[in-house]
Amino acid sequence: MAGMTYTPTRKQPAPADDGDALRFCSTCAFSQACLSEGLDKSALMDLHVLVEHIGPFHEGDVIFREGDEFKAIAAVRAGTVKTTVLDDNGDEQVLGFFLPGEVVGLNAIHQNRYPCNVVALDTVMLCRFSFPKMALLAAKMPGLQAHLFRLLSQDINKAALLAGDYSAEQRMAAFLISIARRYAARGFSSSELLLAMSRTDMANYLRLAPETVSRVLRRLQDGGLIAVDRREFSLRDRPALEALAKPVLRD
Amino acid sequence: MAGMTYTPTRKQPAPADDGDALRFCSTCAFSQACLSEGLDKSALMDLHVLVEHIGPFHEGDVIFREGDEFKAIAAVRAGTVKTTVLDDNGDEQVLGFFLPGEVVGLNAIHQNRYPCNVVALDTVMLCRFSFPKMALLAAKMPGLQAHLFRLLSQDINKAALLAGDYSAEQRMAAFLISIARRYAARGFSSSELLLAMSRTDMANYLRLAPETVSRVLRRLQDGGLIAVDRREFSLRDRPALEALAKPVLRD
DNA sequence: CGCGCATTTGATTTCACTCAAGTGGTGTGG
DNA sequence: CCACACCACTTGAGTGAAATCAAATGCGCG
Repeated sequence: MAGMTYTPTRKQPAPADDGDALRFCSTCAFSQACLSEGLDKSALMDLHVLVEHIGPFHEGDVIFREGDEFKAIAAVRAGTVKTTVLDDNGDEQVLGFFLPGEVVGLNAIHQNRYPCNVVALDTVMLCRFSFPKMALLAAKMPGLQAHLFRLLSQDINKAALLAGDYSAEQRMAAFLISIARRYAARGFSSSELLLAMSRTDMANYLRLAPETVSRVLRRLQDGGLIAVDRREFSLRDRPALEALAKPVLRD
Repeated sequence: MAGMTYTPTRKQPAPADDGDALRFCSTCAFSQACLSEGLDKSALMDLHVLVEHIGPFHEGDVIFREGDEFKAIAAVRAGTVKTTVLDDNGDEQVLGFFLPGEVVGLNAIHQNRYPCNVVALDTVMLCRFSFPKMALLAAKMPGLQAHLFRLLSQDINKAALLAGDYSAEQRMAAFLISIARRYAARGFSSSELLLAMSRTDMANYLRLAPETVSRVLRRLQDGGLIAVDRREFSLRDRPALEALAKPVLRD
């Protein structure tokens, strides 16, 4: 999982030893995202005062719990989390996965409660942002406000993705391509993936039976589109995968 | 479709005859929503300057087109719209329906383009809000900003609804209950529904074949849960429908 | 009245699920 | 170091819900 640690290529400022938020925030995905949108340094200072670095969480740890009062959103710094709900039978339904650099908790704004659990899939480090403070700050920082709007809007579209009625192959291809792209956007390898989630979690997310996931992966492997070894995936025939995924991802 | 015209129970101010935005905005759902969140009168004035009342549109009219530059969101004042995309085969996929009082276009923020078409299902009147101006205003009006955040967050959760793998009956029940609740929230009848969309549109939205929609409606009718006459639906056994829909709607 | 279209009904097929039985890797304890 | 157990995963056989294919019905409108 070493490959998933967030390691920006850009030079980091010399770390201070007083453990203040600023020390880590240069490596914090969310702050970076804001930076890259042209926020000035002093504005970033304001943002940093409401950042809290939390973790490490370990596999199975519940970071936010469904029904809890909404207080904060969080950016994943390292590791992977899943969002889940429990259905009537007590079975877990996986709603999504969040990779380093991605922001979780935005869907809690509406009801002022978290509508789902956020669970660590491996060792996870987070940046926690108090949302009330953030909203206050957003009113003063157009760039931050715009960024939040964009993140929210993006999640609407992301949520609509897995809604279509696609074949198991298409869903799986879309899942792999989506993760590859999201890794690529953060500077990780986009052809060799080390996935943190189990087959069961994948199946659950893709609304397939675990057996079907297994069979689909076999078909894709036999067709030379991917190579799989446990949780290591190689995307061998990217064009073919993209073609399969295209109806799902729409781009 | 008379039943779908937006008719607030609260007394309307005497209409002016100069046709300015204010005249209608007291009946405009979006402004009302803001009002109900405690925005003061002067703030509402600011909001009104960026409102534009557009329409009427007629069945099949495309209000926003996929790929067009994002300039504005819109609140439905009267009538019903659907959001759609075209798949690779040129077939239409229905993403959602928007009833009077609901806001469409928020998912365009992310890419600064509309990710889907917005199409009138019947005679439609809209309030158009310039989004850049609105964002500017939101910075000055915490209540408006909060409202926008909430609307966006709500759409994330709404989009996640139709994602699960539910039976045709469950999906249909959830669809009907959802619409009934949304009508109820606007003060319309929630047991007698006059739906603006065709069976094909419903099927398309629910990811079912039109034939399946037909069969499901028959089963629900034979079971006494609903009565259907063309596009008029009576919800006869609300508890049973709620029970069917519960796993989908989760509440 | 008769055409065109949306909807319904019927017969068959298919894809993914379920049930059931392996396989393989990991970790533990002897 | 090996044997065993546990777990995640894979593979196989049969089932089922919804899709597809095909045809009939019924409503709206000229």
